Amino acid sequence: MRIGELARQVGVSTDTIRFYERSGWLPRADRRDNNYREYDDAEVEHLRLLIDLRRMDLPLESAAQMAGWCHAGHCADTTTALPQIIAARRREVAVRMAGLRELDERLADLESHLKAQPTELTVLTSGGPCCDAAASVMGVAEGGCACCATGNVDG
Amino acid sequence: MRIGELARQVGVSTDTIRFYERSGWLPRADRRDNNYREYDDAEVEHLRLLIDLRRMDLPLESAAQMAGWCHAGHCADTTTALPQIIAARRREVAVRMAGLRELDERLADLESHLKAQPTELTVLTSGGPCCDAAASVMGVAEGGCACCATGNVDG
DNA sequence: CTTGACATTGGAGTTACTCCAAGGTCTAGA
DNA sequence: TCTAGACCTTGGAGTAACTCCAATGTCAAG
Repeated sequence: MRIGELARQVGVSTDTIRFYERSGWLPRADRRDNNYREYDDAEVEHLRLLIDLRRMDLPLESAAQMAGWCHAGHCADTTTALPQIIAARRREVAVRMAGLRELDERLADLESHLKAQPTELTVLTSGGPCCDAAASVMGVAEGGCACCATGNVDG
Repeated sequence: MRIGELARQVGVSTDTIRFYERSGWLPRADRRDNNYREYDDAEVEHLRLLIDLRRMDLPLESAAQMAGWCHAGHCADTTTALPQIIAARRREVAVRMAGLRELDERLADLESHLKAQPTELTVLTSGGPCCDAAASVMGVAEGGCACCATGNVDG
């Protein structure tokens, strides 16, 4: 199987696979006569494991090492370490969720504040009123500003 | 106020502030005779707004432009654009939360599967059993493996 | 006079890709 | 036979948003 097919099977780009090989996270693939990379089923599984571990948000370095060991057939017993790793990962996920929840609360606050007192931004900062031209930056509706033309910083 | 004090006040590193200036996201600061940067209250507020917007996860480029406009005193009317920006941001936050929830579910699945059938990893992948030495990679407890010494890839 | 905290600069490193140019290979169709 | 198009190769640069570093300068206190 060539690199494109492998990429399709595991759901990553060929660039990513080449990057992994180049960086040493995957061993150098066998080559055909024409220098094209050639992969077999074991290598598909190796990459698939690596990608699965990445999807669990392990750092690439750790994921690659674990996948490499599994690929090499070392160690049948996962009972001691992996549960700890997973638990640690879940704790991190919980922290990040809490962070996002807090962000959403701040955004909701600001939203309702703007609804109540449209010209003040004190919830956000003590810096004062802000510019509609921001719309153009954010790719939202243009030209809705009451005090300046979009893109005109002197408005 | 010097850069260290400013950094403390708004809760970022001096490196970050210098990086912002160097990249043009903040204007070049005034200098004392000894070439130290000198900041006044308006500049504190400018940076604070920029950081607040960053904390809402706006891209640095957008945050810097908005903060710059506010700093320059343009536009008293935020009613049209900002609510849309906020709404869009909240939608993104919701998507990311959903992603994290899904990840957590996968981790929980794997966790319970490992509890039930410690030597199989089919929930994670079809690649087969995995290695305890992962513990050393992840910085978790070392030496807990039943089949190989930690750090010994031939185990 | 020394120590220590603070400041300056330019430049490199980080993570995990992603994109690009310039070229080689192979298959199918006119 | 020629050509179009899909695929592959390489090395290198670019991305976001910092973070760290070395080498050096400044300044107040003891």
